[in-house]
Amino acid sequence: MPSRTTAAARPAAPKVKRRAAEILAAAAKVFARRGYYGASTQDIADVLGVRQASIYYYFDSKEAALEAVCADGLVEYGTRALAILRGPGTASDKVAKLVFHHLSPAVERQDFTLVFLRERRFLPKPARERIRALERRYERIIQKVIEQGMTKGEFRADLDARLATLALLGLGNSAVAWYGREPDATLERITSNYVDLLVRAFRKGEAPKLRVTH
Amino acid sequence: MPSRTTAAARPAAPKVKRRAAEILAAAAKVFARRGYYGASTQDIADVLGVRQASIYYYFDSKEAALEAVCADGLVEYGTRALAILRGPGTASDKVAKLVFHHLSPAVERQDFTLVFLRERRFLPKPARERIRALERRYERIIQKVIEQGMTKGEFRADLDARLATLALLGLGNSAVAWYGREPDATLERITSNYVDLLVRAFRKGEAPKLRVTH
DNA sequence: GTCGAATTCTATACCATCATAGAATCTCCG
DNA sequence: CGGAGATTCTATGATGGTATAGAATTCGAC
Repeated sequence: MPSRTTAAARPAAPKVKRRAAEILAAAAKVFARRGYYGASTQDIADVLGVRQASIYYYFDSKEAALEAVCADGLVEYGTRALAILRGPGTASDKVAKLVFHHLSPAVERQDFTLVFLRERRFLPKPARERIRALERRYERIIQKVIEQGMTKGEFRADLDARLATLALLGLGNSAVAWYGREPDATLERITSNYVDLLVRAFRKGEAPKLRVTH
Repeated sequence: MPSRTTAAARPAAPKVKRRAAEILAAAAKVFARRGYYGASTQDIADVLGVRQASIYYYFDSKEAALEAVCADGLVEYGTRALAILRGPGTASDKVAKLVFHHLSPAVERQDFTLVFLRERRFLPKPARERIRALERRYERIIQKVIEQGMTKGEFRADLDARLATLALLGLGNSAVAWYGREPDATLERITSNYVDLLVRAFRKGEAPKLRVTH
């Protein structure tokens, strides 16, 4: 019966969402360039060519816009990582896939990524915890891939899985921060290079044994 | 002739500087917690227990305070790195020293480091360039250590020295960001762990050969 | 073309913040 | 003590920013 209305609602929804996505992208862009507190709702409106107050049709507050930017696309990181964890391949293969599927979307939507990395701490506690939960899930999956590699004997047994996870993420996220300003560093080069570094660091092999406490 | 005045100025200077250092530390603390734009001069004054306007006796502007925080202790990074580059030891030893002498002061003065890492981009261009020059110097020295290791045959010849430098810094700086929130991650553990990862990644050894483009 | 919903606009209340000017206080040496 | 320099205070101007209310406009379906 409601074939007409639902059919009509179909093209309507994408339109609404498309505009909302534009607002979100504008907010991400401005937050990324000037920082959350450094950016005004006026700045966002300028990007869109609308009046400052018009922004409030889409967001209840500036904070809500920040949460939306931070959360946008975040679940997908966990989803992709889970598929990699459960999928086929050696632990090294999986680390390579993890890095690729981290960097690729991160630099493709650099504004969102940078806002997430640098501005999420300004969210009010409830929102911050919602975001943090998604992060934790992602981190745990990465850690499991590493632990899997250790169990299988592919990665060193003396590896600290937690620190290794943070290293992988730290490496990837730092690249997002300078991506675009390092002339010759293409996504492909960065990915293959960092995968190489990480896999060599994780795999079995002779230990360096260095003590440097001053 | 001015023996009296200079002698009198001697104990006076440290006093002035001590107070100035306190103001600076307060600014660093507040900028680190709330971000440059999120922090008000009132916030800084609150930390010190003085009135908001009193801050301006020490700084011409909020921006000047930011530059002071960012620049504080920055030259020393280059100085220490240069001593390591020119000093004795294998390239691996030097990488270990570099990491230690990066992380140690960075976490000891975490507020300053975090402000430098996250807020320096908000500096006006001239100040930003002054800071950037010191950074570049530091980065180049690190890169030379890595190149030295490659030339000596200790590190892989196919290493990308620039990306390796950015990896070392990215790894170290990311640790500063979460340092204090990872319960068991002491400075020593992080240092030895990350040195280990980096040296294994840089040293000669069999190549993994992984292709992951989807 | 008309209706209703979606979208944007005008106008404004309200508050926080940076910075300056000049007065007041503190410190400490002679 | 007295005075000079250092330090902090009071008071205030000017600006810019968030958010709300309600009017005006656009748009798509019929």
